[in-house]
Amino acid sequence: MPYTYPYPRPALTADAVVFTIRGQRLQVLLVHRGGEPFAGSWALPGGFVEEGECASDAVKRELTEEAGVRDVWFEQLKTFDAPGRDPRGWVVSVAHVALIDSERVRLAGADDAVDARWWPMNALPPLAFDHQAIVQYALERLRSKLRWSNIGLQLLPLVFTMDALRRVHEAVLDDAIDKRNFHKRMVESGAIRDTGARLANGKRGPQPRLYAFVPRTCE
Amino acid sequence: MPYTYPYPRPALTADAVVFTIRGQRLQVLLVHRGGEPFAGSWALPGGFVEEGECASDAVKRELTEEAGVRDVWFEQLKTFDAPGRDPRGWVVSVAHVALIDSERVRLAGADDAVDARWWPMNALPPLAFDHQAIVQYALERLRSKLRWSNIGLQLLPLVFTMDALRRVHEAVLDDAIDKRNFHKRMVESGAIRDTGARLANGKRGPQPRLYAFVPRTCE
DNA sequence: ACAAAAGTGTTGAGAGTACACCCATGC
DNA sequence: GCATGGGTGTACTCTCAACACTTTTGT
Repeated sequence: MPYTYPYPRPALTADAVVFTIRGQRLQVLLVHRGGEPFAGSWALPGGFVEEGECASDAVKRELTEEAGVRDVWFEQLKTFDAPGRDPRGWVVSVAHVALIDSERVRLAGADDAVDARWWPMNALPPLAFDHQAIVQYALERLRSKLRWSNIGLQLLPLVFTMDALRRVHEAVLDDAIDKRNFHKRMVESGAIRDTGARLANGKRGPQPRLYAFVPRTCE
Repeated sequence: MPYTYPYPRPALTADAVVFTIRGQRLQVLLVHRGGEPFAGSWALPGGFVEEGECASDAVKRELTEEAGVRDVWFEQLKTFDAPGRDPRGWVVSVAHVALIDSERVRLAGADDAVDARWWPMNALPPLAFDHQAIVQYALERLRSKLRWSNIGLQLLPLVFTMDALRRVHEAVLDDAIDKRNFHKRMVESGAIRDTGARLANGKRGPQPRLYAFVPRTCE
C-alpha cells in the first residue's frame, strides 16, 4: 500500500433489519447479546466488516450464519455514525434492510449458541445501541417501497395466494386494504402471474388460485 | 475504552455531490486533485471523517472550506465501500448530496490552493475513484426527490420568480415543463408564497412576481 | 341447508396533462 | 406599434377509492 493515512479509523459494522411475516404480523429478527456492551439485551443481527469485503458481503454472511438463508433480498439502508452510538468507541454501522419468507428461515438457535428470535414489530424489547432508531427508519423505507414496487413478494414463498399477498401488505402498512382494488392493482401491474394451479387447503369455499412472481425487475 | 476490536479498520471519508444551477444547466462541484492517487484528475469534494464527528459534520466542514457556504441543504446518499475502489487500500466513503444556490457560493479557488470548479452535469471530466458512479446515483436521487418534494427551492435564492423555479426543474429533469401546469402545481402545493413584490428586471413585458419559500418541512 | 372463503365490476372524485390567448412593458 | 415575456383557465384522461353480491366447497 503505497499511501498512508495518518488518521484514526473507525470500526465498521454491517447490521441488518430483517423483516418477515409470521402469524399475519410484521416481525423483526433480533439476537440476544451475550457479551458487553449491552449484554443481555436484544440487538440487530450484524457484525464487523472484514477487510477485502464490502458491507453487503458481510450482511450476506450474517444472514447465512444466523438465519440459514441464502438469496435473500436486501439493500443498503443508511449509515449510522453518530458519535457515542457505541460505548466501545468509534463504531460506524452500515445498516441494511432484508426481507425473507419466514418459511425459508432456520434460525441458528440453540445449537449455535446464538439466541435469535422473531419479535413482532409493534412489541419490540428495548434494543441495544441506536438500533431502535435503525428499525424505525427501516420500517419507513419498507412501507414507502411497498407502495410503489413489488417488494412485498420477497416476503412470500414462490407461489402464493392473492389473499396471502394482501395480508402481507396489510401487515406492513398496518391498515386494511380493499380486496377487489388490491386484486385489480396487482394483476394490472404485471408483477404476478396466475400459475393456473389452485391451493387445496381443505377449507370451505373455492380453492384459491396460486400466483407466482414475474421474474422481472424487482428493485 | 474498556472494549477492544481485534479487527482491521477502514479509513472513513465523507464525499459530497454538490449540485447547483448555473446558466440554466445543472452543474456539479469538482475539485482538482493535487496529490496521489489520481493526481491531476477531478474528484468530488470530500475528506476524512475525524474521530468524534460524524460524516455529516465532515461534509459541513468541507462545504464551508471549499465553497464558503453555510446552512446548505444536504442529506446522506449512500455508502460506497466496494473493495478496490481506492488504490490506497480500504477506504469507505459516505456519500452525500448537497444543493446550493450558486449565487451564495464563493469557491475556495486560487487563494486557497484548492482548485474547485463547477462542471455541467452532461459534460463531466473523467473522475477519480468511483466518483462517476456516485454522481450518477446522486442525480437519480435528486430527480426522484424533485418530483415529490420542494427540494428544488434549495437551488434558488430566498426570493425567485416562477420562471426561475421552473427552469430549475427543467434543468434537473432535463425535460420541458408546461408553464401553466407547473404554476398551478406549485401554488397549490403550498410550498411557495407570493411576496407581493415584483422583479424590476428592465426587460420587456410585465414585471414578474417574486415568490418565497414557505419555511416548512422541506425534507 | 348453511356457513365460510374466493372471486369479480361499476361508479365517482381528484390529479395530472394538453393546450392558446391576453396583457404589460421596453424599444 | 410591435416585439418580448408574464400571466392565466378549461376540457379530457387516467388513476384511485368506495362499494356488494355470487359461487364454491366443507360441515
